[in-house]
Amino acid sequence: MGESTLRDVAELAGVSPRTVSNVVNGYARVTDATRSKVEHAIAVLGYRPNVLARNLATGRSGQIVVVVPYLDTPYFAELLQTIIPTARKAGYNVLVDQTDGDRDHEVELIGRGPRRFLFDGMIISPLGLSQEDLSLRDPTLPLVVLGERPSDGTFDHVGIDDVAAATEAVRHLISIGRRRIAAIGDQPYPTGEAAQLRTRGFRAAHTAAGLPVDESLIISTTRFNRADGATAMAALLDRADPPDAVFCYSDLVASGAIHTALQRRLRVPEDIAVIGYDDIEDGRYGRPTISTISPDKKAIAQLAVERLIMRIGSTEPVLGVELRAAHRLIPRESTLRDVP
Amino acid sequence: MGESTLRDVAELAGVSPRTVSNVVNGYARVTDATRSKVEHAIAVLGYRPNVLARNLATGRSGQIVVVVPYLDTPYFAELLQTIIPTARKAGYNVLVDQTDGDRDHEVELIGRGPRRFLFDGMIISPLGLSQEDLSLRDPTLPLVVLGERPSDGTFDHVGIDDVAAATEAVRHLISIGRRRIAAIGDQPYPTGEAAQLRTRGFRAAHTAAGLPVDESLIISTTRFNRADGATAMAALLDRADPPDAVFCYSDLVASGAIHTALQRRLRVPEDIAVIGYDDIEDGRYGRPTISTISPDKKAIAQLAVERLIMRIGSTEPVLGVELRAAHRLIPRESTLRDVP
DNA sequence: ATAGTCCTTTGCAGCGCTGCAATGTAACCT
DNA sequence: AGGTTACATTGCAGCGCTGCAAAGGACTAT
Repeated sequence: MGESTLRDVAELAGVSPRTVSNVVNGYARVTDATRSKVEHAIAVLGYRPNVLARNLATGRSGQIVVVVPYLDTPYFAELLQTIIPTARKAGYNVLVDQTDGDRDHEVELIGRGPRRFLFDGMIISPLGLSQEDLSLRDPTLPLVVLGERPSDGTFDHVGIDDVAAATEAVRHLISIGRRRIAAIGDQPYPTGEAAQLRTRGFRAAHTAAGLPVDESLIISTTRFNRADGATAMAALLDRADPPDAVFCYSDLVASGAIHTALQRRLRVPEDIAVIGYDDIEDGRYGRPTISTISPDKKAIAQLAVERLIMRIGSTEPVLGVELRAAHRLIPRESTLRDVP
Repeated sequence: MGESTLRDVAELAGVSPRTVSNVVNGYARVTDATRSKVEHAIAVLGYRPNVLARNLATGRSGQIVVVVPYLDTPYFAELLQTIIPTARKAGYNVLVDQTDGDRDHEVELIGRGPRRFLFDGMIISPLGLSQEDLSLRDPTLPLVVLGERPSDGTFDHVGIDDVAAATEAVRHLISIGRRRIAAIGDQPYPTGEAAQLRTRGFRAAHTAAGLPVDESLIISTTRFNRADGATAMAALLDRADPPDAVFCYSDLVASGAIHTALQRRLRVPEDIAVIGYDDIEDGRYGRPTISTISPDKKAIAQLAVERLIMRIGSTEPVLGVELRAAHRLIPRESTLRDVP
């Protein structure tokens, strides 16, 4: 009573193994009589196709891998929550990998190692990869990149319009009367493009409003987490001339920043307004709730998966494309005292 | 310039394919001379072993799957963060699946479907599975179960001592002078064992302190999320005789509960103390910070992976075992006004 | 010198499936 | 009736690797 094979089913049904394969794969041109004979045999034997054998024969694994820097970052967890069912619906299993933002790890994953055979395509949110690193990749790997890493034309890129979104966030702070606005999260080095786009939006909003930018209010951080936000906020508040508002490059940063402000008995938003980015669930439940830029995460996840699967299915090279999902500003208590 | 195979390497190195295989797999009895010839050929051809072919030949996939109800629940995300690298170190890739707590989905995963071939073992945190469902599973599937689902002897179970932990949490509330203590998160139905253990601890602490249990203060919820916590807290506060403390069955529930309390201008912990469960990162940054039961998540993850891999490697059936990780009480601001 | 021992290397067969192209058969046309 | 078309079904070969057991070669002991 071991596992039965295609051949066993064929024998019992009195057809060739190839016909069984046709039935199993839903090949259209099988007569109903044959089909039901085969299906009956399948049921009797409890047959299930051996995916491993199919993989070898077809050269495909039916798996895609999603690579994120940190799994415990709610933003990525929320993305995965849509990516996985979307991929499943299309018949793909999802492998998950975590790089800790480590460049070498990321390079290894996109390179031509043996693991390449395990997935038909990859969705990656790179942190440590430089633009050149990306072109070092296995050229046969269908790739969709999340976050900010302009495409070199051989892969797709899905994200929101970061400059516009950042501009809106800062414009919102200006609109509620703030004039000394800080930014937490800049990353002024080659792999920090995503952060730099937000900084660009930060400047653009100032320019549009005719306000000067105080460069010393732009604080760099290595990551986008709570601890970074808490530390940066402490530095800002230690100044003789602290800001009256802060634009944080993620909701986690905002959460850490607010934590520090409240610890110092400051009122948010009265003494200092804070806006974040990502719209993670925590931000809706904290005290105060966190105003934020809400990217359409479902759209991002679905676009990424669909596009990747299209790439996998295509025989000729597909031109790399920039896909923009929508975003919107959601004001909450951290910038407006009373929100519905 | 396609992919080269074991055979190509063998030809170039002037040895048999089997020898190349031996080198690639680190088989000990290969002379240094042969080994270096082969390694050179591998380098020249840029050969990488085809994992798909290896999988078919060995009948193993080298993958394990981790099945959780919700990926965006920080507790699971934090677990995965340890599970993945631990498995990777042992040479396994990790597939992730999400069930939304849906029983049918869970049953399908542990059953004998074709996907079975894709993983050598499974770590599952079931929500909808009843005890009988668990025995319906594919008996050849090495299985480790997280959360509370006593083993039937054919799989392992990793968790903390929930009754003891819950007892400690409630004892802590009693120790700070609270007498009307509510519980949010009971699940008084067959699949709610995990919750019921906490309820048992809740009662035990009362008994030990010689306090009566007000049954009407035990609130059931279907999930353990923020929304549930917020709703349940609202119901408690609407009572004529609201509680002075609440034991929440997860930190998310606590977060939602605190949110509701603060909205109603109550002070936490002065007016109502709250303690959670899980020790997720949010709880350390909210306002107030959330007192909690902190399970040793790293230990849970590592135990689960190690045990699973042991099971996979073993030829004879392994007796199911209950593995207990440590936990500890962490008092924070939601129960003590001033914490270091 | 011959037999025995040990260790490296090899050949064979097959894991279970699918791609391809061909076979056989039934239905159609003139 | 003969020839053609259409389509269900099949056979072959092979995806690239490993398990097994045996072959071959070097070396030791007598």
